[in-house]
Amino acid sequence: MTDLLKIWGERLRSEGYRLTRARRAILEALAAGESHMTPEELHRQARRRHRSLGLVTVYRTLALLEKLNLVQRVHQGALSCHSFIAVRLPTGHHHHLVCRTCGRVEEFPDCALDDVLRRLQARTGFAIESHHVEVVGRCPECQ
Amino acid sequence: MTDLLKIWGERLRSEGYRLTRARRAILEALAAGESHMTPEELHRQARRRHRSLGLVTVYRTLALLEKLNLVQRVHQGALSCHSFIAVRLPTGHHHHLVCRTCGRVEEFPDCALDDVLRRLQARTGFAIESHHVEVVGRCPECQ
DNA sequence: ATATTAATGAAAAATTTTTTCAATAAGGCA
DNA sequence: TGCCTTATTGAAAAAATTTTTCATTAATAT
Ligand SMILES: [Mn+2]
Ligand SMILES: [Mn+2]
Ligand SMILES: [Zn+2]
Ligand SMILES: [Zn+2]
Repeated sequence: MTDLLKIWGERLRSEGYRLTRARRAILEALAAGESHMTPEELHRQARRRHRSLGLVTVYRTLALLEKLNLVQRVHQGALSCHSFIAVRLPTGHHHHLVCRTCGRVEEFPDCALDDVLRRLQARTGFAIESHHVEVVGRCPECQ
Repeated sequence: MTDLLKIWGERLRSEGYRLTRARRAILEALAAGESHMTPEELHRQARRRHRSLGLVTVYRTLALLEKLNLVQRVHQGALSCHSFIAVRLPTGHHHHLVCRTCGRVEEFPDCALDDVLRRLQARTGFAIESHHVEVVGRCPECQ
């Protein structure tokens, strides 16, 4: 977990971004979080490290981390549906299986779909550029 | 398609809701739509049938249809991430491969994903209830 | 037709996210 | 270390989205 922080910090630096107190606080909250957090929740957590942190900086930092593929956005429910979770899988790109009841998230790697997409590309002649996958269900505890 | 409308109308009536002009316009737009639409898009389409339709009624009707499981919410992207699509059960479920350039749509059957989802369900213990998949690329002509 | 009352649309309010901008502080360098 | 440059910050304002309120309308049962 401390690993994660170190890796993230180095990545930011290597991309030319500054490692500020605000960003450190947000990264630490994200790395410590067990599950996905809304910007609001993340702000609350990160403020324990950095009292004057503004919510707007949380939004900005999340946009940056999302661009760098260090966090991934999780959609859930109707209201306040955006939340964010640290990317821990080595493969980078992955998808989420979300529990409709408790919000628990299970990650699954993109490679599970590679084969389907490859066949689709071969059959149709399309050059596939991107895909969006959304899977919803109920976790073992909530069934 | 007309089937879908009839079924939806009967369902609303049987649940004690009134079948109003506004709701009919929205249902028709949803049934005619090939893919998911944001409330805004749906409003634009439905107004071709019912000029004075208010956006607020689109929101209210979507909430109702979602509650009755007649439409499904799809989350995508960062901004304006909510959109809605008719639930077409039990048959006719398929997905779309869309050409980014010319808009051409190629359909692919759901069964291509069945295997992936079955394995995911077995591995995680989740009871998978729904999924949405969208693939974007460039068609042979546009490459 | 009439009565009942669910549903509607406009406006206001609430919520969430982005933009603007002056002040601050991170990182490079002397 | 102390200065310089400028990326980053936080507050406030603005924008975008969604919900609530409420008087009016219209769908349905009688
Ligand atoms: Mn993927
Ligand atoms: Mn499907
Ligand atoms: Zn659950
Ligand atoms: Zn094309």
